[in-house]
Amino acid sequence: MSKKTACPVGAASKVATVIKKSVPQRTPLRRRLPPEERREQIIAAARKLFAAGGLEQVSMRNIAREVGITQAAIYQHFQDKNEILFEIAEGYFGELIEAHDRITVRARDPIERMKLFMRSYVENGLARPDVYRLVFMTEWPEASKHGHLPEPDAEELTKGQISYGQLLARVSDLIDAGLVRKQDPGLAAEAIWAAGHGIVTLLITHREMIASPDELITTQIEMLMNGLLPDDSPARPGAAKSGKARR
Amino acid sequence: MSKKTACPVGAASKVATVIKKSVPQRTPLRRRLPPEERREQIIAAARKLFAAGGLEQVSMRNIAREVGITQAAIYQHFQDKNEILFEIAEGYFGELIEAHDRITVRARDPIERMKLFMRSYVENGLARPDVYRLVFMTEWPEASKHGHLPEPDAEELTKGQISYGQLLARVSDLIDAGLVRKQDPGLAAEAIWAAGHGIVTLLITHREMIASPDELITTQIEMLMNGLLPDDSPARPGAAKSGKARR
DNA sequence: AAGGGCAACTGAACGGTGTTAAGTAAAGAA
DNA sequence: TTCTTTACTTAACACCGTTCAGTTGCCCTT
Repeated sequence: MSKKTACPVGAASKVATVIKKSVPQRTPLRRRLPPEERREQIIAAARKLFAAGGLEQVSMRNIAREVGITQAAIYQHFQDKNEILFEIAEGYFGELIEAHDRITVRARDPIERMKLFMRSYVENGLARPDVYRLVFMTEWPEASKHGHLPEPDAEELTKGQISYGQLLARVSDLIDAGLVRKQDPGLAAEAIWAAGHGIVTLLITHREMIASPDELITTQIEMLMNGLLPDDSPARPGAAKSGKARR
Repeated sequence: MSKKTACPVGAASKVATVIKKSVPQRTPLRRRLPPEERREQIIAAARKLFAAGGLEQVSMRNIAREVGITQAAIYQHFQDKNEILFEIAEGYFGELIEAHDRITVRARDPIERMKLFMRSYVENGLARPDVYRLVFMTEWPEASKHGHLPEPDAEELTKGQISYGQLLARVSDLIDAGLVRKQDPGLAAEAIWAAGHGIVTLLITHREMIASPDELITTQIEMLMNGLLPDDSPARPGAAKSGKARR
């Protein structure tokens, strides 16, 4: 008689079914939450596990244990694990967006902005290699790519799309100022992204090969901006002396 | 004691598949192979599975089934799965090395060589995204990074190291010809690799975002080489006219 | 207040993964 | 022939993501 009516609230015991109606229970053994709240709990748990031990710690069982429910219950709120990981990715894009906004406030010169932006992108990635790996280096099923929204009319943009839009805007600024030899913003943005992305992935996967990461970042950005500039741009030191004016 | 399986095989029992005809022995239920041969079988099976269905098809059980043994038997020849995957990676590096050698024969001009080399690197990666992913985008345990050789004296280079040495040599050529603004070969090589690596990973993970991959590759290589060149290099169209002497 | 319906949740299972321990048997050495 | 070595099998462990039948907490209606 010691344990029947003892009301072990958070116990989550397996044999709880035994006590059915014979005892007028007050606190329910099973706690129900509104879907939205539970959803947030699950995402929070996933984020916590991810931060603590990387992707491999984020399992349905670990998440469930953290939240205090069964693994199967998660599927009431998410279609699959990828939908949870997508939320983590969106969080990272959110940070990228904020970092970009801080930079556009701090600098006004297009070239300076781009340099700061790239440096910020790289440093953000290196500061959180696990997340970067998840977001940019992992194979995402086609379905998870645009979030869990079912409708195809694409009214809402994912944060990933917003973030890319910011890069595009910065590149357009450069083009408008005549500072890029290529006129296609999309193409130039892709090339710039590829360069930054290359540094981050390289440093994440082969850090031991890189003698001085900081120097590499600086060199790469310098090289990239130098490669973008038209040969006769006034911004280029070598061409400035020859004093050739185009246009 | 009453076993009839004496199997008095004489010498040269390399291939155990066909038993001696003179002996009316039934085929042994268990076939033993010399370790080296079995090792090759396992690697071959892993490669076959990888080529057919990507990394996810390469499981210890699938490999074992392919070879005709039990999964546990594999551990007689490999410490763990990573050691098998390492062999696949080495195979890819072997292809890179061969591609590089073909290029150095075809072109003699350092800049041309580097352009061809980068294009080859990118195209190789894009042609086999699964392998590239495995080799350059997957987290390798520290132990598997340098192969399964136990000795630390590093007498033998991995093919990965040889391949990187080739890149370093090409960069040194460029520097010796005064075609790179940075004088540190290691740093320049890293930056160049990062650029190429960036394109490949970007196209592998976000192909749907890239309008024209070919154009991106060309643009990136062009931009990169342009960024490498010193401002006053004769190879640069804009600076050639100003006719400034280098150094 | 009583009861019904909905759905959040549980328990158990399925089929997969890498890896390990203990026992068996095949090949070579004595 | 007998012994030793070791390639190999069998069985299991501890995970994984996912599914499904059943349970039950809670809101809505009566």
